[in-house]
This record gives sequence, C-alpha cells and structure tokens, in this order.
Amino acid sequence: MERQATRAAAGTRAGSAPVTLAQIARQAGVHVSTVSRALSTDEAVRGGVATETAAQIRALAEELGYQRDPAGAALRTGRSRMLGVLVPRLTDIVLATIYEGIDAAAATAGYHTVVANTGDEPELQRRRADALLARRVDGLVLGDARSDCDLVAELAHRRIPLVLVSRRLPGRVSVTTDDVLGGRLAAEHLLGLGHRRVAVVAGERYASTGVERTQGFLDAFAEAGLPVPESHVVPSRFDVPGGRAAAEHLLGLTPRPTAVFAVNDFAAVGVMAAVRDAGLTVGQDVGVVGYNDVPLAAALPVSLTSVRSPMYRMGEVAATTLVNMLDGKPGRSRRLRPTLEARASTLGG
Amino acid sequence: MERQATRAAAGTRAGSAPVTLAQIARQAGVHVSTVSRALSTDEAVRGGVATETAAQIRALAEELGYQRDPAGAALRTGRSRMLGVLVPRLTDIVLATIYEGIDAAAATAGYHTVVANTGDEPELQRRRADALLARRVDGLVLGDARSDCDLVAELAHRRIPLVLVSRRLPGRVSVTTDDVLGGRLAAEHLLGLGHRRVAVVAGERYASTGVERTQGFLDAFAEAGLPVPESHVVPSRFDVPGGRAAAEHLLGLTPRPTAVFAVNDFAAVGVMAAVRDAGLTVGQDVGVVGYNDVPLAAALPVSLTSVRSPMYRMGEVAATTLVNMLDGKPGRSRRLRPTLEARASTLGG
DNA sequence: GACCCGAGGGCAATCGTTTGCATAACCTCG
DNA sequence: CGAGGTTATGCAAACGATTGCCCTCGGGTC
Repeated sequence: MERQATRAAAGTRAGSAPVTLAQIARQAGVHVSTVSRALSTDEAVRGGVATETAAQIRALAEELGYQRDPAGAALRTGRSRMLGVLVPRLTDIVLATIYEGIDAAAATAGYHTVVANTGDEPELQRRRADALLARRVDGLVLGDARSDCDLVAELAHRRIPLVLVSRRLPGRVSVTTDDVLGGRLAAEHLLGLGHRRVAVVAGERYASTGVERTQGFLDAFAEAGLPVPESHVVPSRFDVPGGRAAAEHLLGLTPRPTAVFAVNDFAAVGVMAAVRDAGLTVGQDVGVVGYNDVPLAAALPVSLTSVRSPMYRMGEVAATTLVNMLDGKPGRSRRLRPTLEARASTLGG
Repeated sequence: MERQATRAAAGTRAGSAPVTLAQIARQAGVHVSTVSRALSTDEAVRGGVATETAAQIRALAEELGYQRDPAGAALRTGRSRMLGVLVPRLTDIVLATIYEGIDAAAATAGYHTVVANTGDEPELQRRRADALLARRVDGLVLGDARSDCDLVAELAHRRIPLVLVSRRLPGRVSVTTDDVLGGRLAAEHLLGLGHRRVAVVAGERYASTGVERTQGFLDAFAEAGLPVPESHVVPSRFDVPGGRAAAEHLLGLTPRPTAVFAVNDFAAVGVMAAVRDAGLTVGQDVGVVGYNDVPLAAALPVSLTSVRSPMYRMGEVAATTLVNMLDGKPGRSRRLRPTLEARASTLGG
C-alpha cells in the first residue's frame, strides 16, 4: 500500500505494475509455489509439476506478459544473475569488442553484465570492483589484470568467482590469445621477408599481453641466430602517442632497424606516424607489424600488417567459463590461436 | 537456512556472507528500522534519528563493511537504481564515449548502468529494451532513436522514463549537439576557403544526426547563394565502407566537387580513401570535413578537419537529466555547442 | 498539576520469489 | 485389500530493506 502510494507520487514511474507470480496463481487457480515451479528453468524442479498444468501456467504467464522480478529472486536465492566486467577503457575498441562477446555469451546463459572503466589504475580498479560487488554481481570478468598489484589475489582470496580475459596472471583462470605464439608469428613473418635488424615497441610492463608478445618475438629471432639487442626493445603506452614516442627513439638508433613490431595496433599507428615524420616510407624503408587487427588496420592509407586475435570470441569464452564456474564446474584457462594478416606495411606496395 | 545450504553447496560463492542491517542493529543495540533510517541518504529520513545515534550506527556500519543489498531495497521500494542504455554499437567510439559519460554521471548520482547493443536494428532494439525492462531498470537512455520506427513512442506510452542521446526525435526529451549548427560550421569553413562546388555524404535517413548536420550545411550554402544540387547529397552508412562507396559516386560526377562534408568521421575516413584511390590528394585536390572529432581524426596521416562534439559531456547531461526525471522533475532537451577543428584535410599541407 | 507537543525509536507489514516439508490422491503389487 | 511408494500440489518461512504507525519519555505551558 505504501509502495503504491510511492509509485503514484513519482509521476514518471512505469505505468501498470508488473505481473507477479501471485496474479498468475490466482488466475490459474493454483498456488504461487506451483507457478514458480512451472516457470522454473531447472528441469528437475519443473518435473515436479504435472506436464499439463505446467503448460497451462506457462501459457498464461506468456499471455499476461509475466517477467520474473530479479529483485525478488535475488533476495531469495542470493544470486543476482549479473556479471561484473572491468576493463581499462571501453573506448578502446579491443576491449569494447571483447566486452561485446562477454555480454552476448552472458545473455545466452541468462545473465546480464555491468561494465566499468578502470583506466588501468590500481586505485580505480579496487573502487570499481567494490562497486560491482556491492551490486552483488555473481562473479567478475577482469580485462585489466596487472602483474604489479594484488587486487586479483585479494579478490580470489575473498573467494569471488572470477575469470581474467585478454591478460593472464599465473595461477588464475584466464582466457587470452596465445600471445607468445602471436609474437612468434610476427617474427617469422619479418624473418621471411629478410629483416635482420628489428625493434620492438613492447607495451606496458605490467600487462601480460605486451610482455608475452615481446617474448615470443624475441625467442623466434634468437632461435634464428639473430638476437635482438635490449636497446631495441622499448616499453610504451598502448596508444598512438605511446607508439610514436617509442618509435622516435628507435628510429634514432644507428644502424636504424628495418622493421618494428608493436604489440598493439594503436601503438603501431603511432610508429607509422613517426616513420613518416622521419621522412621515411612505411613498408618500403621500415616495415611495421601491429597486434589485434582492429578494423582500422585494414583501412589505413598504408594498410597495417597485424596479428589477428579473436577478440569477440575471447569474450564469449571468458563469460561461458565464468558461468560454468558459478555452476560449480572447475574453470580452465584457454589460449586462443592468433593468425597473421600480411599487408602493405610490411609487404610494401 | 535453506539458503545457507545452497551457498555452501556452490563451492564458488563469495566467502563470508555480506553484513546485513540486522547484524548492525544487534551490535548497536537498536532496532533494524533505526539502522535503516540512520543509513538513509535522505536527509528527512535521517533526521528522525538522533544525531549521535546516527553517527554511532554509521561508524559501526563502516567498520563492519556494510553494503546495502540492492535486491532487498529494490524489492521494497520498487526501484532498482539501475539505468538501461541502448546504443547501436559499443565498438563505435562515439557511442562508447557517450556511454562513459552516462555511466560516470549515473555513478555520481548513485545509479549503475547496464548497456546493450542494438546494431541499429528495430527488431533488436525492441528485444534489448524489453530485456532491460525485465531487469527492472528505472529508466532508459536511448542512443539509437530512429525516426522510422515507433519503439520510442511505444516506450513513452508505457510511461517508461527515458531520455534520448546523440539523436533527437520530435516531442521527446533529448540531449544532442546542435547538429544544424555543426553542419553550418562545416559549410562556413569550406565557404571561407573558397569552395563553390561541394558534396555531402549524408548518413542514414533515419538518424537525426545525419539529417540535421546535412540540413545545416545545405542551409548555409544556400544562404551564400550557392545551393548544393540534390545529386551532390548522398545517403550512406556511418562507417568507413559507407563513406567510401558514397565518395566513389561523388568523385565520378562532372564537374567534380572540390570538397566533401561527411556527417561522421568514419565515413570521412572512407571518403579520404576513395579520394586517394582516385589518384587525388586529400587537402589539395579535394577537401574533406568530418564530424565528431574522434581521437583518430588528428592522428591520421592527413589529419582530418572535423566538427568536434562534446560526446562525453552529452552522456553526462543525458544521465543527469534522466535521474532528475526519476526524481519527479521535468525533463528538458539540451543541445550542446559543437566547434570546428581545422586540419590538413581542408587546409592542405 | 494537568495537558500537550515533539523527538526518538520500536513494531510489524510488505515487496516477489524460492524451496523444504507436509499432505492428499492415486497407483502398484503381493 | 492394505501397505508402501510415487506424483502433484499446497503451506509457510525465509531473504533484506523500507516505512506508516504507534508508544514512550522528557520538557514546556497555562
């Protein structure tokens, strides 16, 4: 009664009050618990209701446009059927694509997702994670795991179900691409083209992506008997200015590298800009390889050779893994296979 | 009791059960209702509790790490403190940026947001909107309003509190940039540079953004005594291939336009590609103007002149407007001011 | 000294759903 | 035909927070 009054007072509330189990029960002439069981998605529970009764109730529910109230259900079961997702930035198309995959798979499994930006800052990561947990999400997908801070360990210790995506951390369930292999693919491509003096724009040290892509790349060159000197491997931010700054440094070295591997497409765009600024031609004078193969890569004036990673799929797998863990199944890390897309930035032309 | 059992069974549940009002009440030696009032954000309610008692309770809650259970609160109040957000695609940086603004402002007001992609498809828009409403969001921010379908009218009729963002629709509360003015800015820039024969890549007909930007542009040229012929205004998708296709058509016209206004930066990138493919130089032979000024615009090899729109701010204002409406205040449409960033794609060099 | 007033806080109902247990009807089999 | 089992349904108690109403107590007023 009080509530109805509140409703009426707030002029903008949704019009007709939502249908409840009780209303269906009344119309069907059965008890609300029967309706609840008939509408359950759990086969075992629904089995307790006569097939015919269940069918009638479901038809009636459909007709009345019944939608389960998540608040009631959450209160009783202690589960919200919501997953929290943390990403560095949603405006980064890589993470946005991964998130789309997460959300799609979660929706299929009957979960909604809530996403938050952390800007890759430990302080913000903690605050956002807490906010999501305050919302009582059932689990977390973390797209911003850092090797240099212990938020993940802490969450795991609190027994929060969680899955890492994009970046790995030892001992945690994660879904990533095989970044070591990806780096190797880039190296083999450049080796095949005859490059002998190369450099790496290696990304942030705290991100497994940059570290492992770099490692795979260096391994392959070392195995080919052409170890890349440390001076030719520089850390960087993951964005255009970051790549540009790193490349300006590398292009100043003598002898100048004939190709640069950037562990991220945006950094690679920065590298290309630096190459142009130095009066050189991308693909002719200097080869450039990126990573992720974002749509932009193919659309650039000089199209960018890039290691393609299945970003959307990664998100899907991460979400499915988490949902399985919530059902009590053990979580298992996955590394998806990257492939290389060769384009003008290394082939010339 | 049943619930505890369930908890224990699902091995992956968060460890210690969350603190409840009842626990605080017990420890503080007061009734749970007093705790509820002491912790209320509503000044009037909190006034009912002695200042000192309230302070003690708040301190204790803090110490125990109390976090209000949203399910319990939602069940009682009928409000979830969640906002639904619908966007065409989150991988579109324009919408992603707007969404970041929405989420930030919502968080400040104590709301969480849930976002969903609709791919600009009416069928999907409806399904996603229904899914969000099934989650009992308190209101919707729609970033994908189409003038050619009546979902918005329908939602409004059901008295769902809603605010449009980015795109407008007559008679609805919306927060957009002043797109007519934006188009006019682009036109005045080109007129000032001496362009007399121009063309427009106009975007989708169902989106107010494209329509109004085009209108402002055409108005300004008409007022200058240089009306743009209909043949020089072609609709397009909002992405790179869309802009490219439209531009290929326009560059085939004789006499060829000396400048092209694309109502969206991605379409503008497509235009630039088409110009290059035709063996012409952007900024020399053909001027190009985009819209939104996404970060990429300045980073392109030939930097793109673009009408900058305050995307993040738009999201913030939209969310704040919706929250105010939920508080019973009337909603009011806003049009934010765009500005023009002149760069090499029109200035040359 | 009787009365009123206001402040502070307790009581209990309520939101909608789920689920362990109780019950009733029916079936099967010896 | 009755004991034991199965099947279908009802009952009621939670889950946690909010809020209208009522009670108590202290102080002020006439």
